[in-house]
Amino acid sequence: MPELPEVETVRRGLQPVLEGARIVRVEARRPNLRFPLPDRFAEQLEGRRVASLGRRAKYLTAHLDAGPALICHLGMSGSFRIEHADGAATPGIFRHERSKDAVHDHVVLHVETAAGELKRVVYNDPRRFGFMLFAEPDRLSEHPLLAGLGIEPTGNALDGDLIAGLFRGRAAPLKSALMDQRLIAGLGNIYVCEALWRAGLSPRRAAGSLAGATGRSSVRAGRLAQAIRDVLGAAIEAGGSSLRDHRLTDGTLGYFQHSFGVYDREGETCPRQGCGGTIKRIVQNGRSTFYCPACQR
DNA sequence: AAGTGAACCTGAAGGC
DNA sequence: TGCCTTCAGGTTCACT
Repeated sequence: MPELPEVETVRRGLQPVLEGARIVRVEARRPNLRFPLPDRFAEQLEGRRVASLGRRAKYLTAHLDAGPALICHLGMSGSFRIEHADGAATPGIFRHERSKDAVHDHVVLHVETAAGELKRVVYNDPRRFGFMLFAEPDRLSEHPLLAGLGIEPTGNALDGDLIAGLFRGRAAPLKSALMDQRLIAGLGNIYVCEALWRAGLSPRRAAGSLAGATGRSSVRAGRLAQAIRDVLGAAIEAGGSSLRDHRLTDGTLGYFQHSFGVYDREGETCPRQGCGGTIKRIVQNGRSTFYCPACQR
């Protein structure tokens, strides 16, 4: 499921329920996701209050009032949903009512919200590529999983100069460089394809070709920076992209998939005004790339 | 260093 | 209906 916009969408859904809430009870319904759950996972969470919920790239983070901080990743298929403790149906929920999905409800947090309501925060991850780990709360950014991450692509810091600098001298294709979490952290297969389409840049072009010959950022790098920020902003606004697993925490669907220009649109006519090209699918680094050879150069 | 391919795991979709 | 293959939003590791 989840690239940065989906994770941010999930964070925003969990925040009003979890921040200030007390974790009453924790069910770990299997001992591992991608990694084994930490020793005494439930015991270390029970009784604690959630101080704040954050996000770094595609990672969710939670600070507690005491004890370890929590780092969570949704992998390819992880999702959170919020249920009322009395079992009342939450609007928008339907697929998780099927029993085979309940099998994949791997972690359940029973919480009492700041307003005193009892709720369940349920983590579901069929493929189990996601995980939950503890980290030193005072040194969260130094955790091995977070320490090597590149810049957040949502803020003002991402501009043409920065991209030109990061990509200078790199022979790898633009697609690969944008997928490299050590350079820019949070983009994945969908939003890389979409950003490149919006910027009119070929995924096959050498990343280093964006740096201007004089050392200043090129016009292309500036276009790419703007495209990345635009597409992420619009996707967050739309609640992310729901292809198969992604849901908002109330069970409803994100709808940014309807705004895709090229992703999963092989063979369709390029939607760019006046282009008329045909969208092509190629494979780069073992992942599908969708782009328009006519307008992406 | 940079690129490729496989591995992790399950489910959905399509072909026959 | 079933069996088979392919593919999927991520990350990491082993290998050229």
